[in-house]
Amino acid sequence: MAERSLAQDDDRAAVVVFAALGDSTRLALIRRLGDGRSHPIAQLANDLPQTRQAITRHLAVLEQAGIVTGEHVGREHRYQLRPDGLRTGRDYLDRAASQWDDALDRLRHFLDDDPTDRGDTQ
Amino acid sequence: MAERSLAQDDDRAAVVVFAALGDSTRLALIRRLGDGRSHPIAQLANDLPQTRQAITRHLAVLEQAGIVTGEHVGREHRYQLRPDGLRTGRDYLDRAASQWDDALDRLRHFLDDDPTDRGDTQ
DNA sequence: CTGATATGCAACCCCGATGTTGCATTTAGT
DNA sequence: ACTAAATGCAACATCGGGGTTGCATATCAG
Repeated sequence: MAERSLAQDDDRAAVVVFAALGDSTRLALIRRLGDGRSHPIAQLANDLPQTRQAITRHLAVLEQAGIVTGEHVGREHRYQLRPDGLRTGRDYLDRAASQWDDALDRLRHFLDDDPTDRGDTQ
Repeated sequence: MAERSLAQDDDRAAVVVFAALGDSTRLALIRRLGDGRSHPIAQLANDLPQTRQAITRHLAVLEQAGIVTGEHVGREHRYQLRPDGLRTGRDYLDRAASQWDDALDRLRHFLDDDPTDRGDTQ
């Protein structure tokens, strides 16, 4: 109901999240962290082909996007998924989808007398 | 119910979609196409700072990701949003979110006697 | 046919993302 | 104190994304 359509402001945060998700290594990390527990970097790096330092950067990207949080405990740096870390992305997609579903409905409604083969306009 | 947890296969398609969404210009295009109608390239390029050729490539990326479809009509190439183009991304995020919500619940359930300050394990 | 419009294609930049190696540093264990 | 483990930091290489320019090609309007 209070669902205003997408504006340029919404893009800023969404871009960061989607960019963070747009990498197979990072998706693998997310999947690896899907158990809800926290894991040290070295452990996460063991399952993946890249170096530990590479994984460190990927985790930094994910943290920057708000998808993951890291905390230093002892000599190790443990990372963990943030419960609502994907909220931003989900909301964006939901709103985008409903926005143009509405638009399509409006169009269909507007020219629902002679259904020619094309749905284009402008 | 029949919601199996995320596997490596799921990542393949998702990466393409998220990578496509991880760019402000492309999000702007998506927003611009949010009216549900089809627009020629030149028209889309008018609203944006980049060159027409740049926009052409962005549209190709979006099309590759299944978010947009293009059709040649006369001398112009019109692009349009695909109604279920964001389905892949939404499903992925939904499943990922619910997956580790469950995991967190299971953890909370497992050690719900002595709530020490940390929720970490392993 | 002629000129303007709308694209496609290809060659080039440029810079940041991704990945590596090497070394310094902090912390745990004995 | 000494050694091994877990990281952090910095320098470097490379590759692809994003952008541009220039030119060829269709297509529409007169």
